Amino acid sequence: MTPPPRRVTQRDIARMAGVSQATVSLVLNNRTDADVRIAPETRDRVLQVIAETGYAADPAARRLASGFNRIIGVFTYEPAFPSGSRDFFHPFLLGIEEYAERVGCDLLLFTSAPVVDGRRRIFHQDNRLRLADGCILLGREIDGAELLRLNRDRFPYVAVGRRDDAGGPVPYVGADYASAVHRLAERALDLGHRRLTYVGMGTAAESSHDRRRGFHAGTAGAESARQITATALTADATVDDLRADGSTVVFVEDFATAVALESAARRSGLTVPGGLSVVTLGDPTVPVPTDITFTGFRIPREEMGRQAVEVLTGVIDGSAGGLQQRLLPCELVEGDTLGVPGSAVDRR
Amino acid sequence: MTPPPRRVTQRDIARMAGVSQATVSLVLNNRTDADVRIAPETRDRVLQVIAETGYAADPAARRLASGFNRIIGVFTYEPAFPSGSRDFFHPFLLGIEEYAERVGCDLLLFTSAPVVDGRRRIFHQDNRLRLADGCILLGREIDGAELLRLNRDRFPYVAVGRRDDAGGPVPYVGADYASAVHRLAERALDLGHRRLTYVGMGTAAESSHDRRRGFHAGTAGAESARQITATALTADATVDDLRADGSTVVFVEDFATAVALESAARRSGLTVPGGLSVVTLGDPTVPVPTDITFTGFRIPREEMGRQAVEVLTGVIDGSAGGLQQRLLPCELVEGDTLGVPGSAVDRR
DNA sequence: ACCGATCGCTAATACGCATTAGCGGCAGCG
DNA sequence: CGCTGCCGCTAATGCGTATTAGCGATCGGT
Repeated sequence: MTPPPRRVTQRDIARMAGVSQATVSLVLNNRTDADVRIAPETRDRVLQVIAETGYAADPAARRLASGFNRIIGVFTYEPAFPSGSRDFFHPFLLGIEEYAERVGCDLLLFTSAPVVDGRRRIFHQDNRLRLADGCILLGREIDGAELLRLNRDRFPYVAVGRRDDAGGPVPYVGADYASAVHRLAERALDLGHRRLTYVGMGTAAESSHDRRRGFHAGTAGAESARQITATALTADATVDDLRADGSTVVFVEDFATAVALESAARRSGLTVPGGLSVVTLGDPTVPVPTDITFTGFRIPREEMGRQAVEVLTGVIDGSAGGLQQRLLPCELVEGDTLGVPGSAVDRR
Repeated sequence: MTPPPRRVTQRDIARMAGVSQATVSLVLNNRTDADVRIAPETRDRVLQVIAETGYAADPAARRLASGFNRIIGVFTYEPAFPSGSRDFFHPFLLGIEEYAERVGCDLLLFTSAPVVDGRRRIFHQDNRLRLADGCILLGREIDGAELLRLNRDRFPYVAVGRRDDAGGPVPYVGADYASAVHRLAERALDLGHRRLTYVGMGTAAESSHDRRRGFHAGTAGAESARQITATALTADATVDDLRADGSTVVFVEDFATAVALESAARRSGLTVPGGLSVVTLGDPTVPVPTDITFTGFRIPREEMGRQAVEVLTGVIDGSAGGLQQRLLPCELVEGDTLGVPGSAVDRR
């Protein structure tokens, strides 16, 4: 751990240009305030030396002195590039990077965050959070206690995905699941469905809650609209359960579960969508092999990433005002798995 | 741009624990040298206060004072998460993240690097390079001048992919393309091929050069082994050219080009591999729809990322010694596109 | 009882930059 | 000629931490 060799500093530049270190700093920051004037020839001389030496300010010192350094932290509650969550995080990062590049920010990925009780923690002994001007939070579930702390510390941040209040409103850029599911439910009713079942994953995440809320709101005119949990049963057992209930359509939270249900339904003699309609409530987050285009909606992940950075920069420089919470619309996907009920072919 | 609110500092901790700031620092860094002793009860008292306040050292100040901060810079010569290069960078990042997490490092992505003359530049007015202890360079082609500068500045770095010297040896973790192509060429000769053609992309990148070198070395016993450039001709024209030359096998640098050639060959009445064998020299970097398993090799991208971080940590703490250059073997893929020549079916 | 050696801690300084009060010089004005 | 005001710049200070020299106290030895 030998310290790195000494680099060129502003003092060096100052000496070479025959000015003071302060002048170098002023020139570098292009300060042209009324009370800080630098003669054009002096400025040019300093810039000349800077160009010759290829000097660039030490970002750590700059940050320490000024409090800012144009770095945006990115915290992922799971590793950012795992094969498993690959298709989940990637679009977000795509948008985040794009906007960060546009506004000239670097990205600091907090990969060092240790895992405690099965999830990553922002706050730990050696967190480098404060190296960033603010940070973006990614993850299906985010610990409320950590949000609380971020709020308390007044650390600028934006969550990707809607979050409940945590000692104050949580800035976020989310997807409007409630509205999307609502519209899908109405469409099912329009097609003649009267008994609907929502198959959830049994998680407490806001994203899950919003979908259920949308389902509930959209099925007000139904004969029956119940909610069950996928993990409790196998796909085949779930299909049996649906038959027993008389449901003609399922709204499935998890894409892979929808795929499994669809094939289980057909296996049991039900056509899709005639015998059973299957609506998915989100893009696949893990690769699932299927040729079917499911009816559902598309989550604007990339755009969420972009806007998260946009909102964050607003939060950082205090210009955000009240609009620190955004819900982006989801585009509905006209798939092949939602249709008129009653054309079931039951071969049992 | 109002400065962020004052945070808890070591001075605050010191006051609360009734010790000096220096003591807090010593406790925090767990210093147990012979010439620095802290009474256990004092240490506990300080740790107690630290735990209560949830204090974490300011990384900028820490970096300024010590010269290190466990941050690894990642520089990509193209945006890191674009759809186009998606499958190219992702595996590297996967490995990089994994190893960084293991050694407790954060990753700093230099997304702010501006584009000059069509490529990103590491060194620019406002680069945050020195915020990291070292950095990893990703990209098909890396500017030699920037490598030179890194060497001159003695900034720790590791390139992913072999690089030619640039004012001294360049630390890298690359894939052994030369050996892989060499072996494939020998295999072609073994199968009876006598006239071979290498279809390159006409780039000056080391990776490209290594493949050609392997091709050259592996085809010493051939009747003809020539090299042409793909971009000069359409796939159909290239196939005509191959026929005219009497080539029975093509070694194709770019995966997408290989896909195009294969279908062009079949379109022109050649069977694959009987009429024309097609060997690919790298994994697809952009999604190309094909059902064929091409004969070629696999680039250990993920492992390259991992080992790049490993080598970098060695370079940073000076323990790397001479082993700062690694070439990882590529696993050959037994596909369906390399076979015995002469069984061509020419329907022309 | 005196001296040297440890022990436990602190004061002081450096790290490189941003910021501000203010200094010397010069011009303009009366 | 003296005063005011502006111009161009610098000295000084702070940001929060790591590091080191060294101080007072205690202890062991003779």
